[in-house]
Amino acid sequence: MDTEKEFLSEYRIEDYDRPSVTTDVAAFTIRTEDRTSYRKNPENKLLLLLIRRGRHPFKDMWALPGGFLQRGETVEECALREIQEETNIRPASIMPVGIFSQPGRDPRGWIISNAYASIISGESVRQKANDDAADAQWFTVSFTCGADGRHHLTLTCNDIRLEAVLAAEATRFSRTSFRILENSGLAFDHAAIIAAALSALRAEAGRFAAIFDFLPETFTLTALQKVQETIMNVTVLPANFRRMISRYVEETDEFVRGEGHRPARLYRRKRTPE
Amino acid sequence: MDTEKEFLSEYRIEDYDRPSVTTDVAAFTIRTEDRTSYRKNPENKLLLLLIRRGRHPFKDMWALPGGFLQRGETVEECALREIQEETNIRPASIMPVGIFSQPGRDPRGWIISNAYASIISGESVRQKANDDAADAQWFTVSFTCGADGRHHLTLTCNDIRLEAVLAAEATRFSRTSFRILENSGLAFDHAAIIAAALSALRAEAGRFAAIFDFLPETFTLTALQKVQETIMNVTVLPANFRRMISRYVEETDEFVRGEGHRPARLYRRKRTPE
DNA sequence: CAAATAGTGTCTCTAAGACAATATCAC
DNA sequence: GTGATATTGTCTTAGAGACACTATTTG
Repeated sequence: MDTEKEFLSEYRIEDYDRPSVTTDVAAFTIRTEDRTSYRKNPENKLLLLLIRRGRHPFKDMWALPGGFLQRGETVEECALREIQEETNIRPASIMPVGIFSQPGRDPRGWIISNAYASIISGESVRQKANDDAADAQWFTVSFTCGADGRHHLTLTCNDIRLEAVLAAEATRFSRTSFRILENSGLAFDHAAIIAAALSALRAEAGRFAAIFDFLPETFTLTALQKVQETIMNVTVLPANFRRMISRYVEETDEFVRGEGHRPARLYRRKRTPE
Repeated sequence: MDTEKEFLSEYRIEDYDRPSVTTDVAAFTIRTEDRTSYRKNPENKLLLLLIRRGRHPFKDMWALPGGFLQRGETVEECALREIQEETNIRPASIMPVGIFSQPGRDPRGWIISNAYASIISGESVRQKANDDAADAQWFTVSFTCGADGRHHLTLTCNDIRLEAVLAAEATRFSRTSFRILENSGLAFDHAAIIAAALSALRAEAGRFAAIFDFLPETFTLTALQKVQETIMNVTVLPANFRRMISRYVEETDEFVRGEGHRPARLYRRKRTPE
């Protein structure tokens, strides 16, 4: 067995023990609530896509869309494919969140999951018909940190309410991981994946990185600000937001008219900041 | 097949096509060069551990330590185990860098790799005997970005010199990924993994997160500053570094004496910043 | 004392936060 | 005009960068 060619011809990958590999995707979007007055700007809500499991294990519980990695595709392509199969929309972007490989996390056996967060523009979601009978639903996200350091994740959709309590694990690096303390209604370790995805999403939004993908190509600065505020769960003064975002956006000549107040200029993302 | 128990008893995980899963670990340490004068402080070098492959594929080329995920361990444990097998040292910390799953990346077949960066305290490396005949060697790292945006990675160890040129891929998020343009001497896609690991390491060092793990429990502020400067490839004024690091460290009562100049106070990392 | 590093004080400048003021539309 | 948002200007303050200066040790 001298040459690489000879080695490879005798190599039997099946001889080795190996796990199944899945991707799970936390797909986020922002829904613009109906305006309460003709001239008032609408409110935003952060939404997460969940699937009601029709099969064992965790039958009838809610889970992140995901599936097994197929031969010939990368893990990113697998994540994109899963979202597209579920929503018929191709996400604007996809971001790795972590690898979940704790033995016993899946009762079917040795299965590790590559978790991703993805962002779907609110425009796209609005365009597709959203039949309520389907097993896929968009849940409103609430994710807060209590005084005791315990994080509370609440997902609501009409009458359905899923709750989980998590502890942030001490990591020596900037990414945070979470341990599930309480969990109701979410399958597998998906509560921990969702918490990690939200944490990563907030970190990105803080650097003005992920927020553009929630909006169409052109947008008003107020809309962009609302996106960031919705994700980060904070409020900023418009004057300061405009100053901070200015290096990431560029003007267009378009304006939004007919809103009952001064028309807002449309901006687009600048290709090269600075 | 009504209950979950029944479902699981009939589930055959072997029926499904699945990849082999490996971890590859970029293990970094910092070596303190011998001082040129009795009173001058020593210089630092960033080192990366590479293994000369004794077997196909990529026989005789240099590669990151790594290996196949074993049943019953998490991916993190696998990465820690691989480093420990190779160096006999358990890293202070380990950080996910990315998943490399491009079809064809491994000629043996469908093999995906979870890449990690890990930091090994320079103290530990110094303590262990480093037999030069071994297949594992610490390479000096140089990673710079040219004016054309092409990144140059150079790894040197005595007479061995490995070089690669990479392009930073446009990601919509803060983590950067790299595409290999030229490569000499590095196995698989490890040049891209190393570049991604260095990029992640620099991002962490910029937030004062990863630098402590290169040093022993207590350290001088100058040593800490040199670590950061070595990783980030920049220099800062001592006064400013001290101000910025002050919230992350706390004083001890110990001093380093006998250095031919004013003794330096030893500090330790503060558990809770702020 | 000379050489070298350890450590402090402070000036400047930039950027973030707060807030006031003006602009512009639909009704 | 009224109510709402859009947009700009500026005062204040916190923090980063630059630099001067003092402190302390060994040979």
